[in-house]
Amino acid sequence: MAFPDRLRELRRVARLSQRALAEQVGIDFTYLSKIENGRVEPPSEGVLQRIAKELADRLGRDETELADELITLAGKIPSDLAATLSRNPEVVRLLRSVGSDVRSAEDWRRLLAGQSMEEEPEQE
Amino acid sequence: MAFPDRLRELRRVARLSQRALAEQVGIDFTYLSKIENGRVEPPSEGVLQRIAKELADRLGRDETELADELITLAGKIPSDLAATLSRNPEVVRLLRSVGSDVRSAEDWRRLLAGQSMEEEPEQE
DNA sequence: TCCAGCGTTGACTTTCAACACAAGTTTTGG
DNA sequence: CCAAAACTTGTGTTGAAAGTCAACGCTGGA
Repeated sequence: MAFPDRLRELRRVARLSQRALAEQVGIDFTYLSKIENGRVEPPSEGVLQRIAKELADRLGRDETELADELITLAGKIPSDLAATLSRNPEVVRLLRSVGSDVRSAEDWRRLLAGQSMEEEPEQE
Repeated sequence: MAFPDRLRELRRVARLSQRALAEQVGIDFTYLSKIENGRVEPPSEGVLQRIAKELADRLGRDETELADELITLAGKIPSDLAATLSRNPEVVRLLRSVGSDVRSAEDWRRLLAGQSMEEEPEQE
């Protein structure tokens, strides 16, 4: 499910009008309308966080988890995770080495079992 | 080591002047100067890729690896990896669950062994 | 009937990242 | 010493992202 539709769905389940949600979040309700119609790019992470907060509140869901769902659906990466990755280049290398699709935790386990990654091959 | 200093170091080892590198990369040399002095944000990923290409060439290093080094040092995430992460939310969850620092492949193995992550806890 | 709340749209403004240009200063080799 | 190469810095430009504003259309009561 695409981001705009998912957002609309969540808002409706939370029984909020665009106006109401937008006001809580601190954005213009027409902007929210465009977001839900995919007429503009998904909003900034900050806005997504505030949306998640409001919705999680009404839905009784975990805020962080909901924020992650929205952010990843929006094709972005939570900034704290980005920071983690920047501080851990070996994770980046690992991700790259597997390339396209890692599906389950299973895949990861097998993957890690397979390679050693003891020392990095410094070029001679 | 911070990004600007690392870039300068690499360029010098490659025996290139700012002008020479900038020209190959297709940017103004004064811009490169500011980058190396940290007076502006690190450049776009595209520019970083081209810088990596040129430097890797002269240094006999792997281009992709060098690009990754520069990009992560720049506090960014390689766009193809970002895409992978967006397509694999469970990896995002996994990363978050470990929070701050994952160091070695060891950590990962223990981590994965520890949790099952079979089903996601849908709220009741 | 009509109006009040909800949603949509197009045009406009603001903000910002990413760079270029012009002019000056420092460094370096002969 | 001195000229040219190398570097630095202040200011400008530009395109796109982020968001607002004014205006309009729909729908369901009372």
